[in-house]
Amino acid sequence: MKKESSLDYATLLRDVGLRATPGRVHLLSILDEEVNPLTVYQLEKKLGNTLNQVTVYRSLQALCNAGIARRVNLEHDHAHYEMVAGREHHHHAICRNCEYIESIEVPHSKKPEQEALARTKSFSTISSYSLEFFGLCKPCSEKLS
Amino acid sequence: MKKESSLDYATLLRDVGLRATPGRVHLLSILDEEVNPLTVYQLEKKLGNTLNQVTVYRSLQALCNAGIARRVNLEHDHAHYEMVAGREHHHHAICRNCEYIESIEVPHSKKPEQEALARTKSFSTISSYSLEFFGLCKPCSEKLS
DNA sequence: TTAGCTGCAAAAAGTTTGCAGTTCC
DNA sequence: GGAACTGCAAACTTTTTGCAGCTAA
Repeated sequence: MKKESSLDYATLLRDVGLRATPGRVHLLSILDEEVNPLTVYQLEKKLGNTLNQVTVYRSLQALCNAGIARRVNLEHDHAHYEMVAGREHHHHAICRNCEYIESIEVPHSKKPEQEALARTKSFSTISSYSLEFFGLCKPCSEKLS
Repeated sequence: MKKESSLDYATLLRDVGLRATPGRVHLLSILDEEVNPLTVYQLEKKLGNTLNQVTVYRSLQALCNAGIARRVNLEHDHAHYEMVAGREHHHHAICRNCEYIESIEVPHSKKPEQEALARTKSFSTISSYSLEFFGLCKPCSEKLS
């Protein structure tokens, strides 16, 4: 998103009790500079051979546990990850044909978590939610018509 | 959900151009009688050995393409499937600890698809959306406290 | 110094594909 | 009769685990 010096990423990691290894700082900078959620495969390509695939998975898990990143469910058959730190909660429109992703903001009158909690019988907390939209992007809908 | 005679399932299948094999009718009856989304594993258990696992996958795909069932994304590492035919569009609350699922309805002022479409730059249609909530069910939040 | 991180190899879990035989219509 | 469906075996993709060595703090 916005450019920060790599020092900030190191601090961000240490603040949540993680070690600021070069690989993780690199990973974090890639996530931060990207608007849209990325797959592990895309991350690996961008990382070059800074970080082994297994380590990417483990680092992402650590980042998600720490609340710095999150796993997004876009109904493809692989997870996407995006930065949380310093961003508004937002949603995505996903093209069913080409998997193109656009981040969007949809205003809500009230906190949807609270509304949902009020409507459940058996839950004591709702801590997060996902709202994702599926359709066709303009190029694909022209192609398919 | 509501009990229907197995003849209805056969008709439902034929109406969308699918063959009404005993296995598919059975699968459809299980999906229809279940309120919550089911995994392939759960479906297999309920099917006994009526239908091979591979066939379950293929049948579910056929049902989803036909708009009779849908794949639900509950951020577990396996897909869930639920009936669409004859039901209201609804959402789910999922326990992060035990994977317990509760179906809920959350009222929307406007059609969320339209609202989302109005906020995208590059989409020409939004045909569906998913809204799922994550938290802790009452038993788990007692256990963990 | 040492808990945390990393890479390698291997495995697990979920899902898909090819093919030959069977069944619905 | 013929396209659609099924089962089996095998493959494929994504993600996880075990273990030994490395490194940040």
